[in-house]
Amino acid sequence: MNSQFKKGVLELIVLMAVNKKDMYGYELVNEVSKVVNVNEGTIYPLLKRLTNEHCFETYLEESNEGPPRKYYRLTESGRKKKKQLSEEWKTFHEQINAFIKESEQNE
Amino acid sequence: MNSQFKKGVLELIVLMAVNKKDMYGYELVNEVSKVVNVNEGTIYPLLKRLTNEHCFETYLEESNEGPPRKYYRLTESGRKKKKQLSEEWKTFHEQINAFIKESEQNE
DNA sequence: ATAAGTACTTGACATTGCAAGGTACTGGAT
DNA sequence: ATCCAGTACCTTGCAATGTCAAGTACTTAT
Repeated sequence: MNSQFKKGVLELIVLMAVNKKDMYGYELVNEVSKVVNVNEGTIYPLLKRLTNEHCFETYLEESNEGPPRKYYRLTESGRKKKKQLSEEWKTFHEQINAFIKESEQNE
Repeated sequence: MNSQFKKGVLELIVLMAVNKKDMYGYELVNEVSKVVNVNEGTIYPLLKRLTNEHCFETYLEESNEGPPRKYYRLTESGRKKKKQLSEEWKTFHEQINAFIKESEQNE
């Protein structure tokens, strides 16, 4: 899969996933991987960045299957960002598709 | 506009544009900018890269409005790349949209 | 004890878009 | 004649962000 497509979209995917319910990093890696293949080295820095931008609040919870889990919860600011990105994505992908369709007509 | 969305897609857009008809760099900047805002510093290196990958052949033609234009023509290899990228984009954006749709259900 | 699964973190690296600058040709305004 | 705007090309340095690889540490089963 073209790894470049992911850039920028991953942020939206992660915001969307945490919007459904609070999640911890490792869980997100698995959840997001169902859609686009990612690894930890991508997700953890992304979570850190979004937390610094106040899109997430975090809290720890013990686990009986390993070390404690750091959960991420969407803030109001995060919800705004999610909405904004989601709209940007919508217009973006529609424009791309229109261009592709147009280009494919003469084939 | 989120510049990260562009990553990887620009390559497809450019291949699509040249597929319609042979084009020169400056023309491509204007053509592609109708869809996603780009500037020369993005397009020229991209054209060079794709030419090195044998996706394009080039030829010069004089212009009476300025310096000679370097035209890009899609090769067989370029057509393959275009097709491949186009299919990747299709499955990619459909997966993303499905994920977004699913995430938006509980709102 | 050892290994495997869970969970988080970080540093070096590659890709790729952008801003800014440089070269050079043409035609019209000063 | 000179200058500027538009056309056309190219390159350098930078910023953003994904990947790979390694490291830490806890839990459970062998």
